Amino acid sequence: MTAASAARVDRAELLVDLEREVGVMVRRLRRVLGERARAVHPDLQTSTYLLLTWVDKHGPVRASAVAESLGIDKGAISRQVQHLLELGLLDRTPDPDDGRATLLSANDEAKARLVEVSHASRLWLDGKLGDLPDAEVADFVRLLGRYNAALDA
Amino acid sequence: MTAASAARVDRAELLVDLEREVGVMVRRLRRVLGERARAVHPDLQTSTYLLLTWVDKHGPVRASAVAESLGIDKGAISRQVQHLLELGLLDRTPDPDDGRATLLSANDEAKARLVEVSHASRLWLDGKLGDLPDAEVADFVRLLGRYNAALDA
DNA sequence: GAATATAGTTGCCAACTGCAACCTTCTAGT
DNA sequence: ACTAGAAGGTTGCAGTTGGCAACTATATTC
Repeated sequence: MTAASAARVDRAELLVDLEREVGVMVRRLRRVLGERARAVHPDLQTSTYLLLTWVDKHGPVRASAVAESLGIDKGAISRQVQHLLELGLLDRTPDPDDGRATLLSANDEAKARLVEVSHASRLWLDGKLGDLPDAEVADFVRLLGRYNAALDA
Repeated sequence: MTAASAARVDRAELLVDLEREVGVMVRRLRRVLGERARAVHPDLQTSTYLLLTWVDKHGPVRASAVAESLGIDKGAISRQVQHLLELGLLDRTPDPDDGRATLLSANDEAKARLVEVSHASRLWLDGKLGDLPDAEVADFVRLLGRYNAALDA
């Protein structure tokens, strides 16, 4: 086996390991994200919470843009938006540029609760990752973004 | 604001970013992992595929150990094991040390298909992450494992 | 040997999302 | 201006998934 082919094998194994770790992550996250969601609001579902954090970060956005970014069906977004409206955590205004569309944004109540919960979750996660330097966490976030971009297409 | 408190703020923001990227990952992965699952077997569901990859890696394991490792209910594991047995992708033998337990392992058919699919998915993902050096991918896998360990407790 | 704990199965139910049909509004081509 | 088709969003339907609890069978503990 040449050095080049050995390197290819190693990279293939790396990618298999990557997928398996990611699979574990998906399943363990269900529980953790559910706890976060309930901390923001007792009746807030996990997926709806993820939608809210996305909208909070990306300012006023169309529902269809969110659906495309997150890679899920627009019907699912529509229901979750209704859920957030019922809970009073979302602002929805008509898009001035397009009569069909509406713009979604997290309202003040939602922003306040998210800040509160992020503080608590930071304490929790920091307790688990406390020995991981900031630089490594930053690397992790960067690589996650890179991986997410790869998943997008 | 002191330098120390500024560093804390930065780390808090890092962890918020981390959670949001992870949330995006969860949603995008649903589709990608589903495609992988169907590549292994047309009737293989996404979650069952993740179970199979775990069992393949961790050799003969008890169902209860899998449930604990992956952080999901043992009832869910039970159904997915039945599904894998019906598809002929799993070996199940009584645990010689415990009459209540059974040991699960991926059979030869499953291993062969997983290798085949991992080769194809390696080509796909490599096309997306091709410019990411092996060292960075290895770092990513390591940090994922670290994060998963944090989620475990 | 009785009480308790653990491995696994099953029924029930809530959450999530893909698909498709539908309505409304916008855009393009004529 | 008119029409055809595209795009934003809502809703009904169905399939997947996992939590919870009750149950059987086997192990362990006292």
